[in-house]
Amino acid sequence: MATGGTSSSSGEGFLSRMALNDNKAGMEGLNRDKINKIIMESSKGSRFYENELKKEQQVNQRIERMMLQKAHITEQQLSKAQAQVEKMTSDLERGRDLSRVIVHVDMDAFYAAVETRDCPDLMDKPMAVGSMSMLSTSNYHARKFGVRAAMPGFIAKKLCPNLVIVPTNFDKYRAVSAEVREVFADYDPHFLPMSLDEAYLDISDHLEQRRGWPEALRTHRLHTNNTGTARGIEVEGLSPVLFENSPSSSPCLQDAAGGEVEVFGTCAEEAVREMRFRIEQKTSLTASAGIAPNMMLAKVCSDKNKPNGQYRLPSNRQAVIDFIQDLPVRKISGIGKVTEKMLGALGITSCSHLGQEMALLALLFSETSWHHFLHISMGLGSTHIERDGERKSMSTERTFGEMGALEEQFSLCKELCQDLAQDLQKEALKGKTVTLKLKNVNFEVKTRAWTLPCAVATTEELFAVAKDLLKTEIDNVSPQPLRLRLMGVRVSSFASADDKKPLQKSIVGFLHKKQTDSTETDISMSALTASDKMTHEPSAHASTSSYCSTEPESGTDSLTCPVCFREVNTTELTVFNRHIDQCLSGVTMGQNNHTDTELERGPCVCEEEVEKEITGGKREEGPKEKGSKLLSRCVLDSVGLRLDSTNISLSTVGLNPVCLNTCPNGDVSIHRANTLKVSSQSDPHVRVCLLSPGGPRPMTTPKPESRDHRGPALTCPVCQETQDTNDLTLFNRHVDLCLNQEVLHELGGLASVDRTTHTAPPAAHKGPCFRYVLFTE
DNA sequence: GGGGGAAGGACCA
DNA sequence: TTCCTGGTCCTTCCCCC
Repeated sequence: MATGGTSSSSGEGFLSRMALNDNKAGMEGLNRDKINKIIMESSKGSRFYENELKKEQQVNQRIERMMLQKAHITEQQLSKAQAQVEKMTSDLERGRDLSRVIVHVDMDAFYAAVETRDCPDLMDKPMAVGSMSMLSTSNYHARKFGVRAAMPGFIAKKLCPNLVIVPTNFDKYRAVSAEVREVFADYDPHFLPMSLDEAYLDISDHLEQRRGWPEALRTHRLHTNNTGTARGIEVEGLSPVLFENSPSSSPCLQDAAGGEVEVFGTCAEEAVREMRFRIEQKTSLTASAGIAPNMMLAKVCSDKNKPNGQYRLPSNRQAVIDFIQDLPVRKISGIGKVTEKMLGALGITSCSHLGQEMALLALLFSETSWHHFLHISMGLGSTHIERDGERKSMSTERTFGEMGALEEQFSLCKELCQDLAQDLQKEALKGKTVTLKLKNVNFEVKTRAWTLPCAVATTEELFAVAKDLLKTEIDNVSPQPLRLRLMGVRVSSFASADDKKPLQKSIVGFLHKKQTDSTETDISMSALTASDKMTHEPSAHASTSSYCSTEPESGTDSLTCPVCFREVNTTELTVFNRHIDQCLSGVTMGQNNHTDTELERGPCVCEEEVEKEITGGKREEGPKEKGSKLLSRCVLDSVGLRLDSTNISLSTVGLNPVCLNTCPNGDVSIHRANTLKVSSQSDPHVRVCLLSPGGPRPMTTPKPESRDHRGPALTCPVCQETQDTNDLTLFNRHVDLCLNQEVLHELGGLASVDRTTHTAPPAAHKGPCFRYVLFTE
């Protein structure tokens, strides 16, 4: 442990953060120096070690900054902080609740115990569950050698050459855990499981009832094998861990049938002993428990007499204060190696020190942190066990050997999205934020997140975002390969099911001619994926490109141009985009009379002039980089919008954000209430085109002859009905109205207008309504 | 300049 | 040859008021 400042830096010859953590039952009195020497010798020089070294240095720098800050604290500041701490202390003291009886139950060496139960040969051997890469837990024999959970198997083997490593079998542990939970539920139906082997219970109500119970309800039959050890009713076999203070080892009585029975009392200790007895009878596994007035203390107490023991902290203030006094801070749940080291640098190792230095801590740590420390120093913790706390995120990740091939990376990314989509489906969840987690071969972890305007859940939706994030990371290190050892996908910002629905159809959704059900507002990711596929067609990475185009849109052999509304006989994006480029240039310049031959030639010659007109000759450069690439060039319709790096403020031009389509490929989103965020995850050259402004700047009316090749009648892409006009201005107003109706409909049916009758500008249509299309070059 | 949201990262169990 | 997952908190950046 650090004795102050950076004294524990690498100069000592080993990393303190890599040293054995013997803060675990069964690991007292070990030869730490010898064990640490073996750990360091096994680790030194590895990439993992180098990364740990880096992290250690970062923590040391934090400590240095903290000590510097401490040196500048004045007496005046300290006394002010002291007054604040005292006031808060007295407030907290007034609210101290000692009325609840909280129990923390922890199964002893759970996975190892299950494996030993099912294979009694392991009983007397040092064993651990996991692999040569990583161990999940170890039995008490192995702990004597310094072998513990979260230690790589190959290092454990060096500490204990006779160690038996058993692979994990989570299905089995889940089944046993379910049996244990059945017992928990009898004492607190609202118990809070923390993991497969750990739970908090509030047994206050149970104790209330229990007081009136007849002895028969507190009597349980004891099943023993021929060794006299407690044996499970459902499970045949030996108890894997034999301890003298087993809950079943107290004197037994005989029932009428001659079987041994045990009668338990009515107090909290007896109820918990009964619970542990029943768990052992049912599973042949032992549990330890802590009984205290709150969760924080119960957790500490459950560790007190581990394994197969229990400890009760009386529910009175003095007992709590006495208990806390000499307790090392590291014993508190929530204080890990970094916090321990930081507090150690300030000379704080026990909870009583914590209380003494609260004023200093209030000045050096964040409010949340010092409030937490104050609670600990007073022995306060949560007295309410909230079981149904809302889940905030869901993720899946995988570690593997070095992976550098793009194809493999995208394939794995999709697999992860599939797994996650399945998990999301099980809990009927949808989230707006998709996060990609990457760990490279040097153990550096990066997360890249993207928040969408609507919640997503399917494989395609997740992959559409995740693969863009991945591609950005690949591009960032290009031409070097991205050498990964872990990839994960997470979804957060969960929303109600309604959020899944987008505000409005994406214009891309209208591109494909006569898709199955045109009445469904199914923009979001189906459109997104389609667009995404298209925009990535000319990818720099052949493998990416081929991967992304493996799912062609079924039954589509032509696309409808959103500008001239003609069918373009191609599904090739480059050709189709070129066509739209031409159309847009034509519309903006007030002409739309290009020929098909021109369409084949590439970007319109007028493009640069248009750009100059709009941007005043200035090219937008991407000045900053934070998770996404910025636009190096943007062409906007000259309706008064100005590109402000990545954000277009809508309020400044009087736009109504709900009238905007969400971005077809995730590059454009409604960033805030009135800001349109434009950022390219996939290509720095992005063109934003705002079509059909129905507001202050009327769209240039095309010359009559230019309408000819749109045909005599126009079909609305929203309501799919043919309009009795070929006047583009009128037609656009109709479409605008339809889009608005779609929005209103999505917002809760605030208005109902017969779509077919409104070809004239509606009176209720206040302010402009824009649609946009976004294409990458 | 402060409030607040987004994103990234550290930390913890 | 050093896990997996889910959560909280902190910091930084940036927009908006």
